[in-house]
Amino acid sequence: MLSKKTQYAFHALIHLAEHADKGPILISEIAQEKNISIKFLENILLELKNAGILGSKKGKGGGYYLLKAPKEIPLAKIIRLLDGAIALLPCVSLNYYERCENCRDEAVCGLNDVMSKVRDATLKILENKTLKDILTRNVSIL
Amino acid sequence: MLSKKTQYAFHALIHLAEHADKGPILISEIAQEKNISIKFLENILLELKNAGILGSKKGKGGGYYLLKAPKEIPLAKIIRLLDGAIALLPCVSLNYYERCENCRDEAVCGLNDVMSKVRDATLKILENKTLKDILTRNVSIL
DNA sequence: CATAAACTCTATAAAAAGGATAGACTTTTT
DNA sequence: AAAAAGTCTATCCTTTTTATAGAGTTTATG
Repeated sequence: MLSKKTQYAFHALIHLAEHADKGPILISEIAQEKNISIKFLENILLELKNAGILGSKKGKGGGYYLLKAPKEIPLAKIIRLLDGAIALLPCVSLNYYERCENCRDEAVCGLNDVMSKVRDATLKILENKTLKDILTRNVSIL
Repeated sequence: MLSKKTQYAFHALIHLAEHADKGPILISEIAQEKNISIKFLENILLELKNAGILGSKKGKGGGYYLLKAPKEIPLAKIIRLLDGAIALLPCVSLNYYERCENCRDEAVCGLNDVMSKVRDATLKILENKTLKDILTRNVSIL
């Protein structure tokens, strides 16, 4: 299950993409529209900014905005950023690998084998689907 | 990511299946072999017993044993039992569904749509692969 | 039938994660 | 200069996860 943080991030990114034509968007607008605690959302948007996905403008008329086109933002990237590993086991994670401490040899572990297949099936979707693919409205510009 | 509980459960079940010919297996034997805290493992095996997957025998010469053939135990069942939902979002879970509180209409939510696909791809593997498929040794009997 | 072996059950506690809040600070516009 | 708005750090509370302790119950067996 994805953490609340990642779930909120997706909803916020969707809102930002669907209103990209309106310039910087207020955190408070997103929070209200998507029913998310404003302060918690603040932290999340900040993380997305530090990761180079969002930009922000301070002062009056400020807010957050996408730095990239939605089609350039794979869903897997957002999950890894906020949640870490996508795989079900540390020993089959591509980006957050950890050695298995409960089995003798990962190379012949049947569990490792099956979970690798799950990982591949999941990544095939999450690495190819982007923010653009989950937008509700048609955003012709991006 | 699967919880430690589920990870340990898989390793314990593998051990039980691979030594099914030896009668009841001691908790302590599994704990030592798989490098798991004995008391924590105790709780896990008890849950598996209460779910009808394992049987136990008390007293001297006692221990735990499988109640079903490994090929009758889908991996998805174990995960759902100990971890709950397999899906990445509550709103796409088949067994632990919860309404989405951040979007207006799940029926037209792009996130819901993609995550349903991830769920289906994952379940296609986890519901068809069984304990038998992750055994390291050949257990001809079962 | 006493004893030791082994699972059962309940309670507790430590650690980590998740979720939320507060408030001072900085930047920008007007 | 003042107001608007985002930035940043620190803290706090709750829940979940992981782990441990110990008393209780059952059973084999000598």
